[in-house]
Amino acid sequence: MIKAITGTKDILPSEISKWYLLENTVKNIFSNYNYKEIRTPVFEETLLFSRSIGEGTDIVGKEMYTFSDRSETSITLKPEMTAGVVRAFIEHSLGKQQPLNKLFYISPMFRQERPQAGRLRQFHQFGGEALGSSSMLLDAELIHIAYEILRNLGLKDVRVKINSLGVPSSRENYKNILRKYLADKKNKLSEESRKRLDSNILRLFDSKIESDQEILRNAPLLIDYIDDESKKDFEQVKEFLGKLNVPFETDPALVRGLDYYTKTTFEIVSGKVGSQSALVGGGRYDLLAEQLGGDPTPGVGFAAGIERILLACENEGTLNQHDEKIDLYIVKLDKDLTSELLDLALNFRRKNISVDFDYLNRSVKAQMREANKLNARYVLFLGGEEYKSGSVNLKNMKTGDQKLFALKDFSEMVKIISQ
RNA sequence: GUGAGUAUAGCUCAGUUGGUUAGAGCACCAGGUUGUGGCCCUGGGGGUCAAGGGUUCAAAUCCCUUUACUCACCCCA
Repeated sequence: MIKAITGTKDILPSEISKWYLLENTVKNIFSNYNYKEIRTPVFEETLLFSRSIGEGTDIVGKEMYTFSDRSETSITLKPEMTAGVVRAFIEHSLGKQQPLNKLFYISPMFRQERPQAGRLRQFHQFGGEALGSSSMLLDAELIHIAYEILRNLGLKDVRVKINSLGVPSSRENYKNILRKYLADKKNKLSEESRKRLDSNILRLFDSKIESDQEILRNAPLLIDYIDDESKKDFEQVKEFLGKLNVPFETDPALVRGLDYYTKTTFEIVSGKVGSQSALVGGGRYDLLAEQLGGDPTPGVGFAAGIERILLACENEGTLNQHDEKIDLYIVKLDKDLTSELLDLALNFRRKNISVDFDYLNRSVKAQMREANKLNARYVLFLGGEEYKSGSVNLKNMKTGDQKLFALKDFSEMVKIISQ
């Protein structure tokens, strides 16, 4: 049997209503803030990602789906959206048409990791990006939007964490200070952490090992060493978040993995989804556009994992399936009324009434069971005695009441069913 | 890439220290007097017990290999 590729999932009809609900919430809230949807291709030139996300990151180093097409161009399935959005922004000179572009997206992403709870190889994200302003209003606004969406989906067990990474020069400076602090404690660190000393020293703070945490307890913190402007901006983000009534906590250990982040970084975590607890991650990337060959353009954005959010919703018991309903089920009492059935169904459907009927030549009882299973609001019986005199019975499935209608009073039936 | 666990019907799971034709609930299908659902009742279909090998008179059950899935590490949404 051919099965779906490891780490990919079919979204079946039985669960699609939750996706619709989430997507509609996302679209509604973003449009309330005047963000416009952008769609970019699922694949891009590999160079785009290695340049923006960073050669040293795990995403670029070992998680990308990369292949050559027939013209020997190296292609990569997008592992995240920001790079593609900024590429499109530059390519179409969006910044020259208006100074600020507020964009959002909903899209599949691809990363070749070992699947586990809340982690897939093809997964889906929605997110927002604001390009063209260094105002912290936007940092706060995007955090607010993400928070609003999660709250609107009924999530309660979520925490907003924020931090600032400063600008690259102050960050490099801090890294040296941290290295000095750790110099004589190196051999006490775990093996994993020692590796990170060279690869990504900031990540040390993520260590789940107690002895590492002990060593880091008195370590200098990045937030104390970032440049003055970044500090001031960070204070502003906090102030705006307060004004917007978003509860948050500052987390000096919050380091985001992608190279392009500057200043604000943030995460929204859930206590209900297992080990992969980050529902939302984002931050500011003031240098990215320039790095990708565009005019210098400040930007800020976030990405949210849809599967993780749906998992959180499930575990918090929110987003309960509302019953799928159909307006009308037509039961055929005689076998040979197919053409009349088709006419009738078409006329109702053109009045925006959803109609289904039996395709399997089943008994009236079986048709009724089907109507009930489909949650049909009304059943119309086509055929039999009353049909000879040009009328049909219309049954209200909730009350069980049944009423005879002349077929020429079609609009009467429409009126009743449409209520 | 590393580690642990799991694999029996479409789904959720029973299956005793190895012992006849492998079970239940749900789902599905058909009936329960002419042309009417839900509840209930009766019946039915559906399994290479993940695959391959081994031990044994006898394997879903014990052993080995492989595969898949799950969770965790790493990292991230």
